[in-house]
Amino acid sequence: MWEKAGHFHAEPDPRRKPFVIVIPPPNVTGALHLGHALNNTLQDIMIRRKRMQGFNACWLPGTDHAGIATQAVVEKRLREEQKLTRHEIGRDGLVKKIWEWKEDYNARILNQLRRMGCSCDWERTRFTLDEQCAKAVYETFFRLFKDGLIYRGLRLVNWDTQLQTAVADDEVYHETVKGSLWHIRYPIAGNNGTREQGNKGSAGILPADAQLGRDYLVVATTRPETMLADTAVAVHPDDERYRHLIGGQDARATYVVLPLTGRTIPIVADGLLVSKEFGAGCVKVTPGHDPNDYACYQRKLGKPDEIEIRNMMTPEGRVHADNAGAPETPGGAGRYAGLKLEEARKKIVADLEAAGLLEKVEPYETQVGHSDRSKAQIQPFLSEQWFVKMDKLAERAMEAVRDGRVQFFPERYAKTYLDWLNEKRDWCISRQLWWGHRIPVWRWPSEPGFIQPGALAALDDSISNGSVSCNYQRDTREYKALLEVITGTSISPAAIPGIYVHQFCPQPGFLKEFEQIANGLGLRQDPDVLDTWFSSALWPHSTFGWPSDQSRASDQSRDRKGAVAESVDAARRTEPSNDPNAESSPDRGDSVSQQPLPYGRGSDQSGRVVFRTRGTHQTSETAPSRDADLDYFYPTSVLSTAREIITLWVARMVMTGLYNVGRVPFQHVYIHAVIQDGHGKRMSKSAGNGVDPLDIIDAYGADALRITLAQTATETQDIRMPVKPAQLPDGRTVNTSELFERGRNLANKLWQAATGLVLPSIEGIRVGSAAATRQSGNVGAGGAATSTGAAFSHSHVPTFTPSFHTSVPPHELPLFDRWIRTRLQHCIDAVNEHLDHYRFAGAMDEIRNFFWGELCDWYLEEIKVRLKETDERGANDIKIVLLGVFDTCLCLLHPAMPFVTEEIWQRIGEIAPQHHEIIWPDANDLTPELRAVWGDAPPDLPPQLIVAPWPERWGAAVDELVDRQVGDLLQPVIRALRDVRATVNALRSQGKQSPVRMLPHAGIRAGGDAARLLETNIALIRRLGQCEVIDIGANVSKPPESATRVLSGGVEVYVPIGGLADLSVARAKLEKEHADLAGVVEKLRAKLDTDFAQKAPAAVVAQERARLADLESKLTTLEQHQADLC
RNA sequence: GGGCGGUUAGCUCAAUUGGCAGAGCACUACCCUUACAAGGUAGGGGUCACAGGUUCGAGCCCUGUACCGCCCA
Repeated sequence: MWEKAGHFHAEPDPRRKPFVIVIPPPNVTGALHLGHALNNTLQDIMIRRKRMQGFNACWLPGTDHAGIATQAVVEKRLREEQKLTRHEIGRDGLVKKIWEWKEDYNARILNQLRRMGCSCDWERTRFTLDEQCAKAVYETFFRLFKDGLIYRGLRLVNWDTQLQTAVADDEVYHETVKGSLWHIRYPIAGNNGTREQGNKGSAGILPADAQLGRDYLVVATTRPETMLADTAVAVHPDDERYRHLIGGQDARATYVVLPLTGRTIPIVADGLLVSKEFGAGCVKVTPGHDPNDYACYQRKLGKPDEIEIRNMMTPEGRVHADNAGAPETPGGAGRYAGLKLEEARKKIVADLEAAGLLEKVEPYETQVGHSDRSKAQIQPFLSEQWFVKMDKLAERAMEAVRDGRVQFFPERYAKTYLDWLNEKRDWCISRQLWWGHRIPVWRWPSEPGFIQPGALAALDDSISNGSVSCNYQRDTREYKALLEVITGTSISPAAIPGIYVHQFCPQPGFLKEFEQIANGLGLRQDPDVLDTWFSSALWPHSTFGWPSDQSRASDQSRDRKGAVAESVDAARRTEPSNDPNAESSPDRGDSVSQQPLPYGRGSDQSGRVVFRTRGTHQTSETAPSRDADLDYFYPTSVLSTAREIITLWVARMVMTGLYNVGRVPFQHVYIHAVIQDGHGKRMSKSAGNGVDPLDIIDAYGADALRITLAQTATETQDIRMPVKPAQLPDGRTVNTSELFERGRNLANKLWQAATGLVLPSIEGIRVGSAAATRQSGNVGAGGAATSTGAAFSHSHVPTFTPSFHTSVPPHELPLFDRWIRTRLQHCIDAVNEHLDHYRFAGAMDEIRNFFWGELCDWYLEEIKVRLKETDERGANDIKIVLLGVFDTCLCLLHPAMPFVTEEIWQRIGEIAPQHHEIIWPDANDLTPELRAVWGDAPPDLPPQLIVAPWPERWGAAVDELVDRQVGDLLQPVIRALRDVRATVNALRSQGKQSPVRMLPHAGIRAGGDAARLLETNIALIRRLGQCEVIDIGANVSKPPESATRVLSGGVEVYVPIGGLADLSVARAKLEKEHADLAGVVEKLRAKLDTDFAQKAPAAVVAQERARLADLESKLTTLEQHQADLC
């Protein structure tokens, strides 16, 4: 209904301010969980509120291809169902299968969002692999590449030997595994002079080894098989035991012989890697297979004690042939080659033991990394990866948060963001996968083949005109290391400068042509794909059309474009615009161009071709330039997400936004809490404690789901939600939580109040129409300037006054009408204050307390009788107030509970077509945003609540005196009577007596204004207090055998209960009250007796004194009553 | 190892600037009173994790301890 009316869709409209959110795209790996439901509920609350406030609200939905996660689930299914590996099915075949999976889950996810009521701009739905996003990815890659910010290098990565890909740190989970600690002896070989003769054994032992008393070092390891790739042994520089082995300033390092391989490796000092206290204080260094050792290797790069790096393992997780054991070692070459690591370990341990080199074995527990996707043990692996240089990008992104262009809510998360960016660790963007954007770089093959005539010239042309960017490997050190790893031999640095590798990266627009050229030259495209975060980093701008033709035209590379391209561009730019807003036409009325109307009715008539990509990746439509979209909707307003991806995603969006567009991607970042189960554990499907939002909708309804989640959204980091299985009406048993009953109860209460009481009560209501408003000149034509004082000059006008609707001005209305309107303004204020600061739970509490605790419990009760007893005009005034207040509640609740509120709103519309005006009695209170949409007065009835104006404080309705009269006097008196009756009935029930419905009689001692107020409202007090006869006055005396309640301000309530219940109850009650009160009074006296009276602010002291005086008089009265009863 | 958060009623959580510790659920009693039993009315329930400190005054600020959780290495 909402969507059909076009309220979800937004088009650029210069007259209105945009409010924009891009959805954090959920993975197409699986369906949405409760965390998604929370996040999307909060986003929808923001979007719906801003839409009602008159903003041009756009919430862009979409999904993420989630490279490794999705490929992993599809591969797993392939294995299980068809017993096929990805290599058997091939790259194209696998990608096709993943697309099928994506279509399925994409639809499922979008459907979930719809069922939750998310008011997304579905026409703009995006997928990170669709054409538009791909264009942005390749454009960004090209720019970074050209600017020298992308490079290829060797890096130790987390390697999943099953999926055969590098996985990100966050895709690794750690488990404690019981293993062993092997202590291995590495024979000392002597100093450098003996290096070449390592096999001479003890001949090289230095005299200093007498200090050790032995000719070997002992290293301890949990992974003995990695010793095959050891390139050093490290000790602590301050360790006296080994200082002599690492040499002084001029002495050269000593070496050890690496058992089983015969290689000699140096002993080096590293204070970071080695702890003097742990084990023997010696650590084997395997830079190619251990992150800490790799760090050691890097620290020593370029230093005199530089060490080697060797790759230990093949991609399949087997021992690399180069490390299989040196030929000169007994046992021979290839002894361990090709063995799986576990098998190699057994064999190596056995061999060491046989050689007498195994000192001891201890049981030991270690943390072992496992792949989140395949559950395989993670191996460190030395491989070539693509990186983005972070230093400058990170610096700019940090600046954006420091200077406030990007703000975090809650604030503390800015620290997470800044701390992480400050490390400026280069970003590894390559993944050895098939599902994703393939890296757009081509390289020469190792052995060049046939080259097509002319291809080389074409390549040169494209390079010189900027269509292709190229570079070569500059870092000879890295390249040397690479060659050494590949060839297994040592390479002289002198041999490097002559070698370089060209890498070619074409502009996205030139991709097709370049493939031709590349084929002609035998160039090979890099097989890897980009990290998913690379494309999601572009999400806020790629989804709004970046890069458009125009944004690229402004790039310097355009200078080289040919004449044809140039003229095409020019033609495109001067094309007559279809945008109706381009022409500024002051006459709204007769314009044929159909401007978008305030309620969005015209939004899809703007003549734009809608760029649809949902549901298919083979989009062949050509999109028109969407520059207008980017200009208008970017930067977006708020990003709402979970804290765990502040670093992975938020930081990267800021970096790429600044780099590509020059502006930050969003102004505010809201970080929501993580939902855990009742034990503080993360929810997950495999743990069986997950809750499916659709199940909650089935059990409690979408509104209940939403408002319950909103009510939990406080500023804490975690929300605990006790999970328990429950049976749905359809018989399924699913996980739910009792917390959702709270939301369901509220939805139910709202529905009952609306259909049972409010709707019947407002039958026959008469409301001044919008037309009357304009004609009257009070507000419409005259505008703000004339309406201020004139507003009250209408009370004699026979028809309803346009600006206030009731027959008398607000301050002349009956007590409870003024009271509920006053309370309402407090509520509106509080709700807006909370929502402006992203305190969703606080806002929901305020609405609930007002609606339930004040509107339902008091006002609705109060008007039940008054409505019947007043004359027609008075009754209509009540209806106006009632409907206005209730309407405002619907507005305030709508963002959180859209379905039930809209349904009720529609029903109200049938009874009172102009009802929406009632919540805007005074156009002076319109916000600038609403004024921009509405003009100076509400126009015709909005057909739907979703676009009704959002409530703001109406100052003229506030009456603080009435607030006190009701809150401090009427309500306490009624509560006192109810309390007595409840006490009496409790006692009668024990004595098997029937309950008393109405108290027969009560007296209220009060004087002056209080007495007058009570007297005026005596009927109400009798009805709500359930009491037949009430005497009020300063001289009312206490009847014998009375229950007594002493209120503030000297007011006392007496209820004779002699014939109703045992007096001892009244006595006990009094005693308890007296004891409590005496305690408080005592504390307060003591407090005022201390320095408090001198040092605390005067206002506070005065307040406390007044309180004490009141309590003391209460106490005296109570004591009197006690005496009376005895 | 570094950082962040939490510890308040049986449970889930609030408490604006330091100034009378609250809500929902659960519990107890009474009530199917003409919107609502998914409800109404009333009620019970707290050493604000612990130990110090600052202050006239601390759930809140400072220091330390314990436990729980998360993030990053």
